[in-house]
Amino acid sequence: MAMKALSKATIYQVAQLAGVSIATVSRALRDSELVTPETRERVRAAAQELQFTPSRPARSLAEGRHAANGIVFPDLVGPYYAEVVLGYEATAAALGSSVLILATNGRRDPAAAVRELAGRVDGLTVMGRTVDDEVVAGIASTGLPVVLLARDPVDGVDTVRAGNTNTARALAEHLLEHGHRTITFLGDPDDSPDVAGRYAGLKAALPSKKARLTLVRGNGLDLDAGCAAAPEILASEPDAVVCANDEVALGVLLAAEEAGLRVPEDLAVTGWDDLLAARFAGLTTVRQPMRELGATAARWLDKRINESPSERTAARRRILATEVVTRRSCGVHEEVHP
Amino acid sequence: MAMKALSKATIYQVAQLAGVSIATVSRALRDSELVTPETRERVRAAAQELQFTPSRPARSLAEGRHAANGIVFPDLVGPYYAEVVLGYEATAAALGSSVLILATNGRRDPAAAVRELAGRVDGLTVMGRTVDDEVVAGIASTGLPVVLLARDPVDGVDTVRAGNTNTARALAEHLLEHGHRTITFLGDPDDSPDVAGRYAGLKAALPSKKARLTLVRGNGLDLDAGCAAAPEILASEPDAVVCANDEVALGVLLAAEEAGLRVPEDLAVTGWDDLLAARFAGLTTVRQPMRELGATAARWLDKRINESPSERTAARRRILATEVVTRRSCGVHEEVHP
DNA sequence: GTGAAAGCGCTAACAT
DNA sequence: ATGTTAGCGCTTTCAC
Repeated sequence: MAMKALSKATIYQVAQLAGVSIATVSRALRDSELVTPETRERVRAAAQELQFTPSRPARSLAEGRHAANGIVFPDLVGPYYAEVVLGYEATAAALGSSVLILATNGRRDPAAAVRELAGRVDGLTVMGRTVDDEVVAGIASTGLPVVLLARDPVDGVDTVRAGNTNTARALAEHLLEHGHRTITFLGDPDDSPDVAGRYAGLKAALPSKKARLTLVRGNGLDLDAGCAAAPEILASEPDAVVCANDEVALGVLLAAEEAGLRVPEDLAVTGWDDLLAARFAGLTTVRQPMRELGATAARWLDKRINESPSERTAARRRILATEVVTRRSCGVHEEVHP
Repeated sequence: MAMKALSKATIYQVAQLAGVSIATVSRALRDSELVTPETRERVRAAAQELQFTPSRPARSLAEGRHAANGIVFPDLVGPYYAEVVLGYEATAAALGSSVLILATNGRRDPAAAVRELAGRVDGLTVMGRTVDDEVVAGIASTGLPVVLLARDPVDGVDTVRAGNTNTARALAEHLLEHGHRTITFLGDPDDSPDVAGRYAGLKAALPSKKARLTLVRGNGLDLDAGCAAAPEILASEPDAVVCANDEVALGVLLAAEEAGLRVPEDLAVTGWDDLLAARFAGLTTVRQPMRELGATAARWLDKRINESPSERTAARRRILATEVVTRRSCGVHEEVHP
């Protein structure tokens, strides 16, 4: 007496079992007003018994919408992206959307992957340097709502990002106050719009008369990249090294220690992101609202998806505030941020 | 001369433009052998011009598959889940699947959310304590391939997890060697199968004659939970506190410092996960292959999705190896793990 | 090699 | 309040 796996019940089977038409089943299950409580109950029972769940593709095809949206990021490695995605998922969920994720790193054809994703969703959030402006513009011109996250704006498309320039300036000033004059920036501005913004801000805040700024691009934004870049950095004998993010800064910290350098006495180091590890490493860094970045993108996207063509507003831009978090690594202080 | 947004080209429009039938378009675009190179080219051109992308729902409906799979986790907070999800996405992508993610925390009805997700995918990975065995069994009985991750097995369903018991034992022995006898475990075994396993392993390895083990459940697995639980922990005046994960251990570290206790001299602390922060906090912990957990789940799921009913094999179980990473926080050593 | 037509499982008019 | 029916856009026999 084998128990057959009830592969897929369809609306027809439910209708038959409940003794009604498929239209009624559809209504009953979606709490339409147009069904008597009794029939509704009968249908529910039948659906229950058959373990019926409406086919999503069929529904989407009929309704013309996916009830899902997507987020594309260059890479999920490291706490930064994870936090953003988390904020995104939570908000999207609250708004009734499923979320599809796509990491483009290691893809042979990122643009194609993004386009394929675009076909599965009602709206798309694009993070950082995943695809070119043209690809973004192409997708947006399809009519698909798009929100850009931590990325340079594209005409007519909403953009949310975290502040880089001003906070980089604040960081630079802080470093100058500490007496640091020979400063190295570690990070490749071509890697991401954020890195570019941080470098630009730093550069603008350090007039060449007051300080000397060297750029070391390094090879990536993770711990190993930081370690690996250390020799090149140390060669220029800087007072301070400003790193594009925390992970790379942490790598520098490790390498400096290895090299017998004391931080901050011999070398000041700063990061960006305020990861958990930064706190324990005593790393001066910049805090950015990662969850809120994701959440904002999800909210904006939802708004776009549900706005009628007539009420369509102009593209929005927002820069979320970031702040310097002062700890040991940038120089000796009286009080330190916990 | 307004430029109209080419909202949605359908296969019919492409067919018309190319002067062929929709069947031919379908074939041409999917590289069927049954089309002359010329027609294929003509169709491609038309598709290109119209920016045509096949509707995913329509395709899925016709093909009876989604070309996507899903992963459900309790919460994306903290580096642990993020790493697992990353490993999962990368592998799924390499295997040609899109991935849908779902975080059940904060959902009013996790089971419903999971079922809804199940309707969107060809296979599902369920992590930790997101839904009951019954829900899992229910979904699996539908015929939908399911893989369990970091969770107790369910009959007939594949399971991958990281080792807890043996490594907890090793950790216990290490603590005993350090002379610690009064030990507190911080973490709620009811929170997750992993925590339960870690506590059980520890308990088994600490015979009551040799040591005294106290359980403090605390309230969650993050930094704040660790800080908050500190008073209760310190009340029992333990030599060592074994924490369910790194974040909570880091919280204890902070609180201990606040209370004027030296680690490890006055109190030994250990964590679990080997987060980046653990390294910088000098925290003794357990390393687990998070990426590989996700990757394995994705691979297994793919295999299940593509296996024919005839070749269906028995449910697989695998426990990936974990290892103790010795650092400062568990007691004074000659050499420390970097 | 290509076309016609039958679904795939649902929603939403339109009828009753 | 419920049933009938026409799509939604694609894949895939089955003819030609």
